[in-house]
Amino acid sequence: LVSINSKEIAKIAGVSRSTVSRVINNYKNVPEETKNKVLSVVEKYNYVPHEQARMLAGGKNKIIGLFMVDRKLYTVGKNVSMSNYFSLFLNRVIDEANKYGYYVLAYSITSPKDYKAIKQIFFNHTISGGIFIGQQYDDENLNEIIQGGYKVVMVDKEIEFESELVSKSFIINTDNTSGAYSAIKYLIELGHRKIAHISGHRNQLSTTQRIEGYKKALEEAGITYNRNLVLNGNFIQDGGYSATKKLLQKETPTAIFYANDSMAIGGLIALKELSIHVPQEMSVIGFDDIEIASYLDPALTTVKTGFAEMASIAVSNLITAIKEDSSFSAHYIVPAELIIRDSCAHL
Amino acid sequence: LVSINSKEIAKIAGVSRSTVSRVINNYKNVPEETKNKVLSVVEKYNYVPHEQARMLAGGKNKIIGLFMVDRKLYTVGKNVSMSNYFSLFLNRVIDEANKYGYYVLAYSITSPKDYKAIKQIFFNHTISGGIFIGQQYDDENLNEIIQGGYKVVMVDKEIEFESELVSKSFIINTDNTSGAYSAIKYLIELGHRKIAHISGHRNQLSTTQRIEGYKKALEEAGITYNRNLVLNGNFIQDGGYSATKKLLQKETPTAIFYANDSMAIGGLIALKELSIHVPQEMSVIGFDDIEIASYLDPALTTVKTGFAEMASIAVSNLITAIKEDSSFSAHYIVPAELIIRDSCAHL
DNA sequence: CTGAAAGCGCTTACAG
DNA sequence: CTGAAAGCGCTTACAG
Repeated sequence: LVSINSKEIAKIAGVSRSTVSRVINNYKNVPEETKNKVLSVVEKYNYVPHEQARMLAGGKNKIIGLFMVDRKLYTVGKNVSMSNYFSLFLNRVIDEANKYGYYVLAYSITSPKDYKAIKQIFFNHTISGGIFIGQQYDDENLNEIIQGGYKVVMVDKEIEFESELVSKSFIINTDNTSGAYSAIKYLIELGHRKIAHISGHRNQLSTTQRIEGYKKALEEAGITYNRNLVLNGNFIQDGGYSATKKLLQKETPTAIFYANDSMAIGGLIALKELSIHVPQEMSVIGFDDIEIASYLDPALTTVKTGFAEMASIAVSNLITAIKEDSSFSAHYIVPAELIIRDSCAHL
Repeated sequence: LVSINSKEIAKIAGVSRSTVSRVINNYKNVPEETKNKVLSVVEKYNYVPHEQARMLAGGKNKIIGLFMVDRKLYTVGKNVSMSNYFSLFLNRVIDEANKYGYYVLAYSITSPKDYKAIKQIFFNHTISGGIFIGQQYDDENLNEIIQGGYKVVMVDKEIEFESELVSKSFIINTDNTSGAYSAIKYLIELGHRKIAHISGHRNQLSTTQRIEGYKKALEEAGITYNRNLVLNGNFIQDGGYSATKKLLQKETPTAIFYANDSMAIGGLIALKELSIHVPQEMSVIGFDDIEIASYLDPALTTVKTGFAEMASIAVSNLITAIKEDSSFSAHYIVPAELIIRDSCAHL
């Protein structure tokens, strides 16, 4: 596992290491002849410059981190399976990063302790920037990363304009409010007036904004907001299942809007157990448009988040900021789109 | 973005850089007092050693690569979505690597050209080892990586005992043969005798082994192998869809065994279009047990590959080999398990 | 256009 | 137990 170095290449090619370096790095003022001479030796000996050495000598690190909060999908009464909620996002991040010649270090956050390790890999120069998705709260270590001048993109993060951190980072959100609004408006157009909502985690931006959109649509239609029709969920299947059961013990909505598809799946299972037919007796809408949504029975009407687009924006802006070492502060909102399938019916 | 270095820490703590290094690296012969003195300065100034410098000075790289061949899932007549086939595997690889203090560089192979870039990141020391999954053929660059002494794990790769490469790498496979065998045996027990098979890519190990298992079960039951009942597929949904349509133009099987779940999903769509009821008029079995399988209507009976277990084995062996710089050659077969759901019926 | 030299931030024999 | 020095493999002003 010992590879040839630039010193050897220089000797064989009959030039100095400086010249080898200049050829490798495509400097302008190297005559064709010298260039070809060096390149042929490089080729012959399969020489690849040592990345760590290059970085020490002033080069840029070409790795960005993708930090995904692990959202477990507990399959009710069956096995526990890992979430693939972010797989679309991950794939896009990889593709986009590769375009720029960058690589992606994928990390799954399973406990608050992980932030310490993450801080380490920023500070020890393993990565030159990172994207965080699925955060539920502010973490002191993450703050230190941003304060330290490292480039960070956050997806689904509240904008607090007074905060100094916000002015130093890049934030991308789905348009949760208008997404929820369009879902509820659609239900109202179908004749529903008693519409329940199972929400996400309390301390997450997407949760509050989806509730906001829900309220806004009701208000516009002159429907009084009924607190008893809104229950707390947790973005996983189990939560959707139990919240649905709890809801229907006391209330009789004709439609339920779940804050994400995983909970809607749990809800569909609960409804089946209660022999309530979807969509004839209950209309159901989710949020996210995860891959499973279109395979459900009935196929789930849902709100599609612009995950793929968010990934592209995140990566291109992050890498540009890293390359130019430019200041880095912006806020994008990506549209959400209602996807109508078969889980809602006219009242 | 300028961080403090060991020289400064040494000066402030009133020791030499050597001592700082010894403390950081937990050398034995450092008295408590010196240790605490240094550590308090380290703490105070938030000092984190420069990883690239450590590696240049002889340290080990703590990143492994995970290279996944991108298997696109074309949703018949709908949008094209990225595959999340490997998301379970990826998650496990990350978790397992983190346990050892390692990180995962995730890479999606979308074209044969990608192997050149992959070779670069091995040779330039960006990663110290890698796991390949979903390979369809041997690649010259990959061979060079293995010949170069780099540690590589391959999942779903044929063992050719005469090959020198095989003796230098680590191979993990699902027990495809017995998995397919148990699926067909189950169908035969339900009374089926005319069982079709839609296979995977021709040049992939899992394809040939699954066909083998299919044949073996038929043979054991005294059913003559009928070449017309076996059609080539490609592991994606579209292929399952069109192979099913093609198959049923000429043949009248009572059961179809698909080489993976994605193709089975395509098959279910084709059968629905042909108004053939599953499982009453046609029994269907898949392979893989992807997350969607249990959400289909009817829930898909399938063969579960030991993906999670393969990931653990791959990572722990890879990292051990990297750490000990030991020779690295083995062959694991992980059992596959028939998961009975609702897509098969008695004849 | 090109080479000698300094420097990136560590670790680790070596000497004491 | 600890420091001075060499070295890891590059890049990049500097000088010519």
